[in-house]
Amino acid sequence: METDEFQLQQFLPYLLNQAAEASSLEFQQIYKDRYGMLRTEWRVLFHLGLYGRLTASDIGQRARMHKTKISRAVHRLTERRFVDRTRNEDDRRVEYLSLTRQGQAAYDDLRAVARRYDAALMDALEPAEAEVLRRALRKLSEVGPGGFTKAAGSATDGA
Amino acid sequence: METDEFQLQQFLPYLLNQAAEASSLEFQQIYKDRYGMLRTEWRVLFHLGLYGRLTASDIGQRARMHKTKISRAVHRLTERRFVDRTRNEDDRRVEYLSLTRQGQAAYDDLRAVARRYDAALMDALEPAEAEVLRRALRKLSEVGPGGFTKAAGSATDGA
DNA sequence: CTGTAATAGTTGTATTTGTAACTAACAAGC
DNA sequence: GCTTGTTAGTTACAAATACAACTATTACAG
Repeated sequence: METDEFQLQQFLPYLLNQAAEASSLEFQQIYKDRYGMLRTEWRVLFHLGLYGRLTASDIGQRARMHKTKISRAVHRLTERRFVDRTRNEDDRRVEYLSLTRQGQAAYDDLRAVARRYDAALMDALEPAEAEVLRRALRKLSEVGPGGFTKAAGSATDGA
Repeated sequence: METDEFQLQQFLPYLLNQAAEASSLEFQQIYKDRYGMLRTEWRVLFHLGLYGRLTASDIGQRARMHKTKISRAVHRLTERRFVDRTRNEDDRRVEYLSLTRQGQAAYDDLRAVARRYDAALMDALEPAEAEVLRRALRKLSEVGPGGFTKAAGSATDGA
């Protein structure tokens, strides 16, 4: 009984990070090369492409991104004419974001790439496996502000 | 018949990143608070704790980290007396890294935390689901320099 | 022995990110 | 009308990261 065994390759946060990094690398290369986008920008673009007109806060909630990340991503996307901002005249704090024609074109292109890319990744997996994987990942994404720290005992014992 | 549906919540790289981020957050907080470590430093510490004496290149290969990241992580870990370096006198380019007593204590502590943390994450999943998840993640981690774009180039250093 | 290439690891610098403090607009309470 | 508080979004500055160029050492071809 290997009770005291610990394997890094079994540790979920590590595994997840490795898999995320490996499986994002080539896609990242594509949106970077074609449109000079960063990860945050790609995410904002996709949210606007998928859900239409949104405010920065909307995107923040949906994508779990900090507002400063979004602010900067939107700034760059606006500069490069992928995104339009319109102030809400009823509440002038709020700005609505939407894709320009150019932004829509980039989104359409990258969405197609993403679909193929996803399919290619799936080729490494059994269909059933992929299904379980997605469900599990969705569950884990929600663990977020979870209750581990409360359950963790001794803070500074020198074990 | 192209169902033109694309769901961000189905896109593996996105899902993986979300899950990785969410599931790493609290653990990150712990090694940061207790030992002032960064992610790279935690990884180096664990590699040394698990596999004993290694060179920086060894760690780079195993953890798929760039050598500059390792160099800086090792520098900080040495400064804080978690790691010892010994030059190989047969090949003076090489330095062997190993944990100090203090480093070993930190590793022991964090390994125990990691074990509990992993268990807590697993509570969100069915046992069978967890098994499939790990297998799938390991497969995806190896997709790495994969064949989606034929002109992959040398993204990381390696053999 | 040279001179050239390869390997281990480090350092410099430009980007990117994280955190906190900030401005602007609205919303109440009094 | 003025505080006080809240929300939307931006900016400033400190960290962290990526990428390229660098030093030091070994390998090896002639």
